[in-house]
Amino acid sequence: MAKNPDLLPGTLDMLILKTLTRAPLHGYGIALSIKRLSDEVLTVEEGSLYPALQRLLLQGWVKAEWKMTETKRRARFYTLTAAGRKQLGIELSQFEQMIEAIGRVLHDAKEV
Amino acid sequence: MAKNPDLLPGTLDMLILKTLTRAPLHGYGIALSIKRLSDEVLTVEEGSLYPALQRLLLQGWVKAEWKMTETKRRARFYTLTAAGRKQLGIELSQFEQMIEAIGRVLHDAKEV
DNA sequence: ATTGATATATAGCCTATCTATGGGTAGAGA
DNA sequence: TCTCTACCCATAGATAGGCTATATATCAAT
Repeated sequence: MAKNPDLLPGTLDMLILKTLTRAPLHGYGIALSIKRLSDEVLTVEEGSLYPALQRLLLQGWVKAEWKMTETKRRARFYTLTAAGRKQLGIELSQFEQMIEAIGRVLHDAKEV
Repeated sequence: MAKNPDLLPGTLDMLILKTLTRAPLHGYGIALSIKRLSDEVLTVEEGSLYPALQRLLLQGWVKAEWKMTETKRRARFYTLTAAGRKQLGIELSQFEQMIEAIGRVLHDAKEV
C-alpha cells in the first residue's frame, strides 16, 4: 500500500459494483460518483479504475456498451449483471464481517 | 488479494500495534490474540506476520527482545515504542475516516 | 513414535493499487 | 484563434503487502 492510500485495498470492486446499482455509468462517472459520495475522501485513480473494470468485465459482473454521453462524447457505459449483483452481496457481507472483527480487536469488546 | 482474504489489506500493522498497547507479546501471541479477539474471523498468517514485524522494527514503531516464555521456550517479545503509539493514532484515524467514507458510498448517505 | 501446539523466519508468488504516460474530444473564455 | 479545463479511455511499470510453502526447533500428550 502506498503511504497515503486513496482507497482501502480490496474494496474497489465492491465500490464500483455498488455504484452501478443506481444506474449504468461510464468509468469517469463511476470515479466521480465515488469521490462525491465519499465527500472527497476516496479517490479512484485511473490506473486503478480501468484495470478494475477489466477484471469485472472478465468475471462477467458487469457488461459494457459504447454510447454517447449527453455532452456528445463517446464513452463506455457499464451495467451491473445478475452475477454482479450477487457478487456485490457476497463482498458486502464479507466486508461487514471484517469490519466488525477489526472493531472487536480495536475496541477490545471481549473485556466488556 | 486472495479469494478468501484473512485480513483487510492495509490493516495488519494497525492491528499489531493495537495488540501491543495491552502488553508486550511475542509474534505467535500477537497472532493468537488477534484471532481470538476477532472471534476467529481474522487470521494472521506467519508469512504476513513476521515480515510485518520486521517492517515495524525498521520503522522504530516496536522494539524486540529475546526472552523465555512461561513454558520455557525462547521467543521474541515486541514492545510498542512512543513513536509506535503515535503511529497507531495516525493509522486509527485514517482507518476510521476511510470506513466512514466507504459507508457513505455503500449506504448512499447523500440521498437522505 | 507420532501428532499437535508452540515459536521464528524466509523465499517466491500473486494481486491490487499507484505513478506516470499516452491518446483524444468538447466547450468556455481570452 | 488559442488555450485551458473538464471530460473520457487505456496501458506499462513499479511497488507494497499479503499468501503459500517450507524449514527449523521444543515440548506435551497419546
